[in-house]
Amino acid sequence: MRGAQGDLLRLVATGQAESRAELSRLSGLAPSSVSLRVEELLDAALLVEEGAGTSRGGRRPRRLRVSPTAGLLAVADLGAHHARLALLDLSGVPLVVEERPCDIALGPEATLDWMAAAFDDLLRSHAPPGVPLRGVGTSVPGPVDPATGRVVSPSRMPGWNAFPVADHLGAHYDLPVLVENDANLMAVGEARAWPGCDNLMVLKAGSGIGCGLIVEGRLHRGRGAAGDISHVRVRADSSAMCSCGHPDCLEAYASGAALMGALADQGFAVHRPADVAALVADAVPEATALVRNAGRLIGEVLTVLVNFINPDAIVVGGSLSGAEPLISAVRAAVYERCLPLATRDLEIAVTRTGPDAALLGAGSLLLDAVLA
Amino acid sequence: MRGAQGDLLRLVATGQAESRAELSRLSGLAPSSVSLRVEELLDAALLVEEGAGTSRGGRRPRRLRVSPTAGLLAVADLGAHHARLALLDLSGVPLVVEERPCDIALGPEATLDWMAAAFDDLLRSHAPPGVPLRGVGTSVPGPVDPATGRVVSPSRMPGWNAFPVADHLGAHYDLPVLVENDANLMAVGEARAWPGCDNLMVLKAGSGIGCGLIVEGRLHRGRGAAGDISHVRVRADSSAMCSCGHPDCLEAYASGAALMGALADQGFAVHRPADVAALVADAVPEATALVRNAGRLIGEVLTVLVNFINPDAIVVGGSLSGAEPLISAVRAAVYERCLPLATRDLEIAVTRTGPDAALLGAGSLLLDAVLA
DNA sequence: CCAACTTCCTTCGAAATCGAAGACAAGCCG
DNA sequence: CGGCTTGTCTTCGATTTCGAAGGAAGTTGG
Repeated sequence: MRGAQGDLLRLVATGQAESRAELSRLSGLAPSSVSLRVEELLDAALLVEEGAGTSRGGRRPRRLRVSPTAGLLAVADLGAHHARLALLDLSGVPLVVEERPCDIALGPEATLDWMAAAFDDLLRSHAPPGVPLRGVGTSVPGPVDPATGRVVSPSRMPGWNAFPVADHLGAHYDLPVLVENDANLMAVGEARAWPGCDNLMVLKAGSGIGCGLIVEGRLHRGRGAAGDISHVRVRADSSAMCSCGHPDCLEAYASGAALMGALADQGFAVHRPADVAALVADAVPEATALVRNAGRLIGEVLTVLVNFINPDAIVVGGSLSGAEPLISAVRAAVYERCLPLATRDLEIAVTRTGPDAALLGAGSLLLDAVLA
Repeated sequence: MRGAQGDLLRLVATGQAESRAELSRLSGLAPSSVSLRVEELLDAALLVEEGAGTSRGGRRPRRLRVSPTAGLLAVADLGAHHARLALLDLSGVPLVVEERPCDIALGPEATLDWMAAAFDDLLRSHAPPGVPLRGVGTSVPGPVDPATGRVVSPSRMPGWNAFPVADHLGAHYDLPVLVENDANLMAVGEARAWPGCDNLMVLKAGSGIGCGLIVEGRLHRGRGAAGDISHVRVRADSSAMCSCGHPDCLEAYASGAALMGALADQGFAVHRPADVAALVADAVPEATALVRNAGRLIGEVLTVLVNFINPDAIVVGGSLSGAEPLISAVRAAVYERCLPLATRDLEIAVTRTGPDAALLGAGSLLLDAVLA
């Protein structure tokens, strides 16, 4: 997909533009040039014209959409014990989403080969005939070196250190391959649901604590560990040692794993972070108190970051995001301690995208790679 | 200066390109197009050819420079009690730099009118005849709303709240006018001296504590207060109330003002932050201990930000940057507590640009506005 | 000293892009 | 219903940009 056309296709695929006129405004190209390119894209069956849009006072625009036959993306959101898998069309709309159990502790080769087989399975059963696969992507629950596509010293992925995930997955396909941290992909996916918010912090509160950072509309990767807040030292009464070797890391108090541990000690049967959220929904006082405290600790850490980054919104996702006291406690801490200028128009809210955020994010980044 | 030509002129002015070939590589334009545009810029006397560069194995490039007659920028770095003023040529090289006493407590009108008079004075005495003034810019020691050019709730600028600095200064000139926070401008100025470092945190340790953040090579403004670390709560033995109404802000322990206060209490005659650095240079134990503690506190705050942003370098400037123990203590704290992935290639160093960083930064941003 | 190679820059026809003008298709309104 | 306004899309000549080829001015190495 060569440059100029790629830009136009991307604008349509991401939903930013629906008509030739909008394409002209957003791409900076002259209306005549846009018409030419669109004509070519229609001929190539990558775009289709689909009825007319709503008038804004004049002639109605002829609505453009990415053709459903233009191609598919296979994406996965890889967790410790299960993976969400999906096929997306080029505009990022899921054809099918499935959750399947898996175990990343079996190591990278086994897991990635399993994933490739699962993709093949989905393609066989759900892909319309003749529609080509155009890209493959997955999240991993650990840092990824943006330069090499390798996992780097992941704490929750035994056996994966320095494994070239992108290369191994790419060996199955002659296609663009994307490998990115789970919280980062979640942030990218969420970002599309927050138009006008160019600076976004997306917290993933699951069994670990992660954060993805969107700056000026683009994912900030840093050296691969950007967005890490797990190992910030927090103000705590007791003293807990973290696996990283430092005392009183946020993760040791506020992660889903830590909360599960504390609840298990009190005799509750919790096996997944969602169980914690369920206890909170049932108004179990012990769970609510723990979650609220976790929210406070997270909020105090975010305080520093909000003052420094001045995001437009903080979005909370992950399996604990359903626990209302978590969000409330984060809000309370941030609004109390941050500079008024930083919180004046700051929104702190729960995910708009839901559990598929990372899948949609993978689609979004893959689209860029496919149209490069 | 219309678009395509502006881009080329900017590349030469910023020192990124010195020959037509480099311009072609960096701008993405075809060599033939570059030759055409450069010819026009030479005709317009905005560029000049100046001898030949060094060969890289083939024909020597014909070195291009921005003409000294292309224009001037008048810039200021406004402090509480004195301002640094400079005239720069379009490539950001100072013709003259002066420091003059002033007092921002006299209010915005008086200060800005004084500044305009000082610019006129410099232009009369140092500007070559016939060279036009093309832009005016100043730093202010407080947050600036990027949208409106107004100062927003500045703590060290009594009487300036919500004052439209850019508009008032612009009334004297029919030119691009730039108003930006001092630490931010310092960061922009410093960034040019760190090629290859696209993500930079620049700490200004003066009578206050500020920080400027460069992400992907561009200044991150947020809502105007981005880069603020003054009001982060720190782990302290005693309990100090900050002017912001919260206890134990970093500013209350680690700012130049706080250090001056503590030293004055111990009978030392200190009137400016530089006096603190001088005491440290003289190895006065009380001063060294205080500064080292300040560095530790600052470093602990930076820890959170380094994990989150993964910058390529942390640069320390401001009048306390000459105090070696400050940097050492920052280094110690950051390297001890941060993730290995985040610190592996992280450089923590003192300013390469020196006291003129903010002036050069103003020149850099102004150039963008002039060539827009 | 003389090929052989590199790199820098320009020339010139081909191709892409632009921009102004107009055709087209609505909504608005008396 | 028939002008009027507004916004969308296309046509076509003018302009800009490209790209391949070649000349200019070096270095390198026998």
